[in-house]
Amino acid sequence: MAQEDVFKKLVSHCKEYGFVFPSSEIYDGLGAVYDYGQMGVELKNNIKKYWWDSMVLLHENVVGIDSAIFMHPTIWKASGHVDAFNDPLIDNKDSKKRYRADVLIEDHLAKIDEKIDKEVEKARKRFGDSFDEAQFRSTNARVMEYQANRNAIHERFAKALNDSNLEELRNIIVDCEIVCPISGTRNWTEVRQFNLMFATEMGSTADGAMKVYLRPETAQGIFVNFLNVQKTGRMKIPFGIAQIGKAFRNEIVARQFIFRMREFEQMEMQFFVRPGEELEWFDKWKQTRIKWHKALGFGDHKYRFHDHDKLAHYANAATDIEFEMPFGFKEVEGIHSRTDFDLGSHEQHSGKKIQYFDPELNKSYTPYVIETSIGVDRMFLSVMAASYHEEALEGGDTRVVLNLPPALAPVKLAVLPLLKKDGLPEKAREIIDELKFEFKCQYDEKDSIGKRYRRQDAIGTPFCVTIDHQTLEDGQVTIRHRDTMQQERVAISSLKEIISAKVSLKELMKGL
RNA sequence: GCGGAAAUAGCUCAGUUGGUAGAGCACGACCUUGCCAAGGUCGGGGUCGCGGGUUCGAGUCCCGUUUUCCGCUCCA
Repeated sequence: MAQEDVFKKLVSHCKEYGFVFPSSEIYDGLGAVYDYGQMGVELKNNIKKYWWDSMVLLHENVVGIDSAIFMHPTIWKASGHVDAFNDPLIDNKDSKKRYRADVLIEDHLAKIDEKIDKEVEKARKRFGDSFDEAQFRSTNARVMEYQANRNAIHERFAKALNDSNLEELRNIIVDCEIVCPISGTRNWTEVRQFNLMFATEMGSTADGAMKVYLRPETAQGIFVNFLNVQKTGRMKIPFGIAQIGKAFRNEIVARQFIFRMREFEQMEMQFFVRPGEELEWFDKWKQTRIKWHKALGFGDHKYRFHDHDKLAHYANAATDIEFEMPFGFKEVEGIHSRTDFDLGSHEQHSGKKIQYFDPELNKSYTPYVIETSIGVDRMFLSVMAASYHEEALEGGDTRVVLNLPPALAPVKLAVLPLLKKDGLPEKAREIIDELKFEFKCQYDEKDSIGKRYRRQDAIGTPFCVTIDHQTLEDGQVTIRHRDTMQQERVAISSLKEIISAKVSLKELMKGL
């Protein structure tokens, strides 16, 4: 089956069995927003718990917080989002391609630099060892003309960016005769600003209102609480702060189901270390995180690292953990060495000293940060994609089964009376009443037993037990395993132990 | 945001040159049923994505719009 078909089926399956619904569906939906259904929320909560416990339970130097979605607007200035998330975009009307206006101009400047370098190289060959590059650059007529031109453009460009003057950006593109690399024409639209942050107003009266943003990432909530947590928790470097929460980005194009949504959830852990030790910790967390993914048992070949060549403004090392989705390897988690950019920038913008006194070194410094940041929704999608199977059975039948890691399965146990009479339903209820404090259980008496098994397979329930007449006599039930479809006869009194052993998070985490 | 395609019951779809909206599965009730999806009977459910227009009459033709999919574009 083609990969796209698998993806389509997965999306249908998510809707049909109550994992993910399009938002506001009865009003025709809302673009790139989705709701999690009765099964989806359980799976998602289990994923979050797996992450949270691996961070906060397994590491005594990692603690959690839950910061507000609204934050002081200056935070986004300090983080660089106000600048970086406001891309000026321009379209070429002939090729229908869209470009970042500032990137077009930067490329043009780079081309001028290349021309100058060429002239310099030519001269270097001509003059040999006696060549004085600095002198050549300041005297050669052609080079000087290029350089003057470049400086003029650069000055206009810097000013236009600083003033957010979109018209001037377009003028520069026109004046420099920049052409579209595809169509080769200069038929440009206006430059338009796309703000990727959602804004709203805080304060109920219009004139007293302050413009605030819905956070585009959860990380800043950790940075601005660095001192609070470090001091009240008496944390010693190295230590980490973990957080799970919603973030919002006004994506220009949001597609591919829950892979790229406008409202999404992140699980982030910022780990604070001594300057100079960050790359060591970066490697350590890379290994820790990939292990966490691989522990799910979907197969190691489905994961790979993708190191960034081009680093963001705050990073000195960055890698993605990519997962093989039905539409190719895609980023699920990012691990970044963010240096002291964030804490330093907040110190600067807030005017508060944000440093750590290291008793061993007997000095203060701004800690460096290693960030691990994972998209809950992407993780959810990867788990669904890896678990979804259409299995051919003996006899020509097929079954759709979600081979979810038992610890993540929304429902752990289905209790099924073989017949809905003779006291079998009552016995089933009795078992559920006993076990419902331990696991999410489901009762089903409708349709044939085979059909009920398939329904549980479709939502990934690892265990089904059936109650028959003999159960009433000997206190034993048939337990059926999802993956192998094998059945065995066990005592009701042993169910709790058998199932716990497989569905507890400890099973997943003990190798971490 | 651009180009192309699609939208009919919870799901998959049919619906003829325009003439009162259908099937299978699913769902509910009752019966039947001793372990891997298909038994019987009865029943509930759709103003055909939405808004206009043409027409005596529109699921069907035309225009607009929304959403989804595919490609482009963008992406910390």
